[in-house]
Amino acid sequence: MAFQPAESEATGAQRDDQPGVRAVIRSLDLLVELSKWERPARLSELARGVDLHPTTALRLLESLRSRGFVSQTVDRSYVLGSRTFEIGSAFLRNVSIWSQANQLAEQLAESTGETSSVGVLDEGQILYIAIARGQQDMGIASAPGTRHPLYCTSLGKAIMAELPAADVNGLLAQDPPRRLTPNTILDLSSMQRELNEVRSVGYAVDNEERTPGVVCIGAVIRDHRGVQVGALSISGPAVRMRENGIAELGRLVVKSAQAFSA
Amino acid sequence: MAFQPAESEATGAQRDDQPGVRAVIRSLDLLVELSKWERPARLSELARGVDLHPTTALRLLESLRSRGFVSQTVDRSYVLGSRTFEIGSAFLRNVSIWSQANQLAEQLAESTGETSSVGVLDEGQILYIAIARGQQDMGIASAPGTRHPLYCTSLGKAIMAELPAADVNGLLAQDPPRRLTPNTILDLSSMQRELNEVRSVGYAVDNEERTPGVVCIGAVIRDHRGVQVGALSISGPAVRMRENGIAELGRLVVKSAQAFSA
DNA sequence: AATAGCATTGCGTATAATGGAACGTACACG
DNA sequence: CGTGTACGTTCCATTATACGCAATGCTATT
Repeated sequence: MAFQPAESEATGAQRDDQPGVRAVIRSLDLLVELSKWERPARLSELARGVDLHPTTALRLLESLRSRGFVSQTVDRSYVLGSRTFEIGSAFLRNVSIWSQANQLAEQLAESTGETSSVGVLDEGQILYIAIARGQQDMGIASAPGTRHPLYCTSLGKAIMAELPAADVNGLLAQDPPRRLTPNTILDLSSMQRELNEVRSVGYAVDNEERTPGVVCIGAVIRDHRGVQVGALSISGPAVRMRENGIAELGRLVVKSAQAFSA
Repeated sequence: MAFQPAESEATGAQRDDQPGVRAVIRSLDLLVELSKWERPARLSELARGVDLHPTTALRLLESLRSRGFVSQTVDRSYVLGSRTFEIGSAFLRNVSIWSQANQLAEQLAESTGETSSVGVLDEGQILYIAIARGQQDMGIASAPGTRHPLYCTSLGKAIMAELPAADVNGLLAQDPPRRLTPNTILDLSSMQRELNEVRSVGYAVDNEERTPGVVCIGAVIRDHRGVQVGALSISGPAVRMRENGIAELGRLVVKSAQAFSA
């Protein structure tokens, strides 16, 4: 059995013209893979997940472990290490609205009884940085640190309404809309019309466009200079939100958002 | 043995035979280094910080950037990328008490008016996972994601009081006490006496042992089975804390901590 | 007892990460 | 206005180094 040319994955050329150092990228992929697991993951599971030889995965994970980015349970399964939290928290400190984001969400959650979220525009998506559960929690709120597309969230639409049409097109092209519910807005002209509506009323509505039965209302928040720095929303069951009056709630959200600027 | 006992230290040839893949470890060091910067860091600054050739640092940072762990400002300075927050948040989800930690801290902050913190034992230190500022904020509260030693925090002492003496010794040896204030507890026997006191009253007091003028009161929190899962504390200026009565406040902290178990 | 799957170690090889040198640029200073 | 410095970046030769195979010991499963 002489050495054969590399297996090449049956499909032939794998695009390894990616920028950077292979070992580093692989280790980061392992970290991302691990972050998706709800339970501790075994070496072989992770290795399979990112398509690496167990030996390679082992050494990369050892490297991650030596710096606290992963740690091992007694049965040698892997979990995220606390260093990830430490550094993730450092990221938050760079986000201008971080220190007030939680307070803001909590106030709105209290005054409306619905779950309230604060998010920022990040790499063409909404990144949630604060969530406050309302009295009547549905348990379907996104957690901080998760992302959602712009086109199907009230936060995303509120932010896009602030931007020039060209930028909006660019953002949507970057993350092309997919039909998530019957109400999802898919085409560009519909979105532009929707954004006109947002601009005229001052808040954005996600009318069951991402999750059936869930309605969200969002508005942008600005710093003291009036520069947009993120967005604020409430989320609740469609029926209850409509009972309480979308316009009514919208005014509440806008009021909270405006109070923030001070 | 015929050979000299002096092993490997004579020439110091082994500088960093650390386990793992060098490029990965270097990139993680870069990430940690970057997380320490309050402002965007330049390539050369980071390279110097971790003692790397700029060329090498550049490629490692490119790798980190390709996966969203760092990003660049318009002037090409580096900042942490949002992926770090995403993964750091995933870590929190594995912490059993995370979902209730914020609520818990807020309730205690509201009922006492002082800043309240929740932390867990992690790698021989206290890792703060939730902070709620009280009415009368001093602005010196640690942020979530930061660490502090066990021996000089009320959280640490409350947790150590739960552990066998041998474990305590091990933990303290792992992170040997340093004099941070005149009150810092340095020697083991004093600490054991202190922990006895903690056990008898049910809460721990940091009596200006970490920061002059700051007093903290902490107690462990348990899950429904009675297993220790973290600790809860309040922090405030020494004078005010003493005015309000340490014992009084201690009872409040313990009450909140116990209410948590339900 | 036998098998299967797993984590881990050692090792030779070829890859791939490394750092020197050089280039372009921006800015500071004389 | 020219000179000098510090920086980011590209290119390239070199060899250090990360890789994957094969073999080992382990645990769980049949």
